[in-house]
Amino acid sequence: MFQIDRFGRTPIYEQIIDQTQRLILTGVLKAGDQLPSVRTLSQELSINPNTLQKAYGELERRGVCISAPGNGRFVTGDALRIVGEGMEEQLEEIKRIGRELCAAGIPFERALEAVKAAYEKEAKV
Amino acid sequence: MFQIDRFGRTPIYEQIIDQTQRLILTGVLKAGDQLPSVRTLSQELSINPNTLQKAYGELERRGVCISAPGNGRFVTGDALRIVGEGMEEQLEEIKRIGRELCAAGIPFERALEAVKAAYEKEAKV
DNA sequence: TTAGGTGTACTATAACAGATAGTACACTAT
DNA sequence: ATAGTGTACTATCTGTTATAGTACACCTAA
Repeated sequence: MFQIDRFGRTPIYEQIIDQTQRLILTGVLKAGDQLPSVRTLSQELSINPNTLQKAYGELERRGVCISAPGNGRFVTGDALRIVGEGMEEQLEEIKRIGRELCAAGIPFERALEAVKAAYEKEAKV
Repeated sequence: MFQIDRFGRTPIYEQIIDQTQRLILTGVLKAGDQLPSVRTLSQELSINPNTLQKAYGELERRGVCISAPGNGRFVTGDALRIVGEGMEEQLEEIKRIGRELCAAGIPFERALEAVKAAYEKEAKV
């Protein structure tokens, strides 16, 4: 369910956050679903429980999940909306890169193809 | 000429690299131009000469500039081509974000508009 | 009630990257 | 010679990331 890259520059806890949000976006995790517990997932991924706690804590701060002490941690009803809203930032990131590509003399068509290809590829999956 | 953000997560030396390449892309820095010296620029930006050395060293490794000890540091003739080639990676980044946007249910048109807006804005500048 | 699972909190430590400080040396142009 | 350039090196500080270990509170089910 989760895949950790220990060599890249992205911290483990951020990878957990990203992947959890991705699972929510793709509908694998739905509102009310229980997230894997700190202990079991930390064993499964061979990472420290504290690292996982940090990731879950941030997700909770964003309102993506809610903890029920002694019971478990669950995806909230707002999760999908909240994660979706975060995509606005991604659109800004695309704009930033777009300006660089333009400055680099990359034709608009090539940038357009990249976005188009991404959508076609994702839609198939 | 250079602008440093000390609070963001991007290391200073990376900001220097990015901005130098950007200046080359936009034609502000041309082949043969001298880059600001380690000492003067480090004073101007209030950063450590070593940090600057690190940035310049990487640019040199990429072939963007070449040092003439005792003389200065100059933009190479290949600089524009080399920096331009690096843009391929940016296209991959756009694809990656595009897939996420698609997964998030952001309509293709919105992603398209973002790229279009970037090109129009950049072209005016 | 007890056992076992859950989340939470805390301290301590290690490792690493980024940045700074300071010094010293070699080279080139004037 | 002088002043500016690049280069090399050690040492130190800081913040982030990750780990280790411990302890406690809570809930559920047997």
